[in-house]
Amino acid sequence: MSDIAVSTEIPASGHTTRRLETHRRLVEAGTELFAEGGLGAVTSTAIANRAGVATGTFYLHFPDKHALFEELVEAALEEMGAHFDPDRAGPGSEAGIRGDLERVIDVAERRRDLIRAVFDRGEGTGLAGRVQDRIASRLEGVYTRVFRERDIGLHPGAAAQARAALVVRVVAWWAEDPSRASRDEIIDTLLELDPRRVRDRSPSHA
Amino acid sequence: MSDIAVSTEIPASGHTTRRLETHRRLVEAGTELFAEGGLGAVTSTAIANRAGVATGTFYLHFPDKHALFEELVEAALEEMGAHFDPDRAGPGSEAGIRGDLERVIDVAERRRDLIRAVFDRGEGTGLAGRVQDRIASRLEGVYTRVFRERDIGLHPGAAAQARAALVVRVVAWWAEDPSRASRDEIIDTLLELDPRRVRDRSPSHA
Amino acid sequence: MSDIAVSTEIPASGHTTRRLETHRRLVEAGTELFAEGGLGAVTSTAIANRAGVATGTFYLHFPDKHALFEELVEAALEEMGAHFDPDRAGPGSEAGIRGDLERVIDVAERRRDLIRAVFDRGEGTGLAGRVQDRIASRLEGVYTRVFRERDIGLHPGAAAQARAALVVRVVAWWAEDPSRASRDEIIDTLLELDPRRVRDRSPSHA
Amino acid sequence: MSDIAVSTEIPASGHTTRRLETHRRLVEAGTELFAEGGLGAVTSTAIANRAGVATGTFYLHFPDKHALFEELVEAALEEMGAHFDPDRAGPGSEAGIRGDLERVIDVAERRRDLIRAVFDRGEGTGLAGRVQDRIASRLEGVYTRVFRERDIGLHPGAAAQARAALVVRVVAWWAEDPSRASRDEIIDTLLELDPRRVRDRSPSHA
DNA sequence: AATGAATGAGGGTTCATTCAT
DNA sequence: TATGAATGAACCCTCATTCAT
Repeated sequence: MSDIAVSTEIPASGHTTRRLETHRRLVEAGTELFAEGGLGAVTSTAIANRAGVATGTFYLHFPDKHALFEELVEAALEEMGAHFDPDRAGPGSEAGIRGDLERVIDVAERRRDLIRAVFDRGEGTGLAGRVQDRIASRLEGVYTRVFRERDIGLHPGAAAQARAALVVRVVAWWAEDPSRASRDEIIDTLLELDPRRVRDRSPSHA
Repeated sequence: MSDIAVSTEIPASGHTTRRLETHRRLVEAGTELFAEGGLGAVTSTAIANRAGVATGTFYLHFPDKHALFEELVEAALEEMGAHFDPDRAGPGSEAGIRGDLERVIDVAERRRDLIRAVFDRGEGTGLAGRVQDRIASRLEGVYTRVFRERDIGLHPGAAAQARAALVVRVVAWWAEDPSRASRDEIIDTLLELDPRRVRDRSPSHA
Repeated sequence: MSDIAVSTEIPASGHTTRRLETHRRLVEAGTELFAEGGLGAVTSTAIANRAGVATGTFYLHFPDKHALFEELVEAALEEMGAHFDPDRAGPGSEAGIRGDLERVIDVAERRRDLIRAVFDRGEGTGLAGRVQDRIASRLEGVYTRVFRERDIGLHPGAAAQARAALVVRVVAWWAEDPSRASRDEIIDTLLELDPRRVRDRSPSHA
Repeated sequence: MSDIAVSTEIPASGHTTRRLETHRRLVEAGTELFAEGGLGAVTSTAIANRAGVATGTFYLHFPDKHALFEELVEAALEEMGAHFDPDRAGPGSEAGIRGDLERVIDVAERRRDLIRAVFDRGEGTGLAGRVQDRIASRLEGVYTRVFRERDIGLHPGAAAQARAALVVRVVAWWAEDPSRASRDEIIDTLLELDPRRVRDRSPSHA
């Protein structure tokens, strides 16, 4: 995100550099504060102060408070969601799913603040819901196809909702306090609960 | 006061009757409004107005806005959570789990408003989180035992979080719009995704 | 409350008796609560509850909250002020003044609650001020005459204000915690500070 | 921020100037309104409006309504109390006491609004009480010593309460309407009533 | 681009008082 | 006469947002 700045080799006018730095600090401050309290508990002045700028400066960078949180959603999706790409995991081979989960957990470890800001509960903001929805809608397409191919008797929409909620919750729960379980336990648990693995036991069910 | 009067043993006096009726209307109004927007989006005045009483009346029945939502949490747990009793489902026989899910779905059908009020996402409220936590903590005890007995390689805490989030989310998603799936599809899907069924396929994993 | 009914022997109609008793209890409750907090801190409901009656009953006895406090003022004047009668003390003989002070102190001992309710400070109500004003205006007449007769060079109005404030304050201060000084010390101190005794030293001043 | 700028040592920046002016106006408005009604009778909105600013502005300058009145107490003590310094008056020579009273009266003439705001009675505020208590506690120390030295038979605590109440009341009474008495009459009256002068007549009393 | 004082609508809450029972 | 639930105006205070500097 900021590595791009380096590439503005020539026109990185002082203005531009300063503006980007201020913007980065505001996003960072918002992430931290939002992780501490919910949207309702964080004021724009508090964010500005934490970022070391004046209140009015906040509004030079975001049209309003919600816009900052939109950015957090996008960041969360970019960081976590992007890696949680069901298509890449293909038909759901264990290796494919595991690789996906590894990447998700990597993000959760690196960006605990962001995870907590977006997915933690108290008050809430609807951001978690929106991220979950986007994840679920991507999953639904995959599940529809996979369940048909393998004759798995689950409802794709319901399974997608379940999977999105489950992964987000477990990752958020673990990010709150990583000492709760080892990284591998989390990955194994999430892997076993993948709906695409249900097929394995289908015979007995049918 | 009524020393001489007939001494109506159960003083369903006008006062008492009126009070109970008002209380009921406030809870109902709160449930509706909370289903529409989150805690932060609902004002005590709005609740009172929807209930057809004056603002001040709200405070004769609840010390503050949170208290009403506490009541909703308790109601949700009583209605949904109570039926979602992992102990009764015992070791997780298909019949036991299915029976439990039937009861949960029954509640979701009867109390769609309450489910939406507590579990839907817009703005969020933290109520869903608290209900989930209570469900998860009940599940964790059961899972710890069951996973040990059956040598299932899941983390009980993580699995409990996953299960609570998954069930709540699917039920809420379905309650939003029951035409999304049939009642049986929901139950089957939730049944297949129960962590206690993972054992069935464990051999291949170990 | 209902035992009275039985005793309604003849004309002290149950109504009258009961009404007077309720009235008395409201005044008592008001005195107590007002002594604990200021007018602003006491609600009409609190007074009614302390008196053991319903909120509405308060308004059957007093047109509004102020009226109760008016009654306290009158009571305070009747009890304290009435005894603090400068005319009876005559020209201000030591014996006369001392007798007056004895009576004031007697009231302060018997009605500590009332004294505290009316004269204590926190928040205040203006009641103390009004009592003081009445006392001062009675004193002013006496002082005007006495100062002229004895050629005392004090301003009668100012001296009356001073005397009223001084006596009220010392009595209230002592009533707050009677262990602060003995009864005699209070009386002696108040006696010595009586403006009518100033004449004694006038020569040196002139 | 201003790292490069001229670094205006004393940043009487527009912001600072404006802030101080607003603060001054709020204090002034508070003083006026408080003089008209008591703490309970004055709303933060009324103060803000009288000062010509919006309600919210009040809270940028004071954490709450009480804080403004704290400032008035301090101002009153600084202006009136500071001059009413019993220690400087030493053993209570006529000249010493008179000098002190002169200064107190000077303040009363210059700051009639403040005096009325703090010491007048309507509704009351407890501020007068607190100022009186501080004055009384300073006096008590002096009186304890002086009464012992001169063998004056007054209770120091009671006399201190009496003196504080008396001076405050007479000054407030006079400030309400200075035409009530001449400045000299007030001073003479207060001088004659000083407890430290009682000794003069002690012989006759003993 | 940054500042930060000011704005003012709006929310939570209280409580004196009313009135149907 | 007593009751007590209900009323609703009014208050305190917050904070997203604006704007003159």
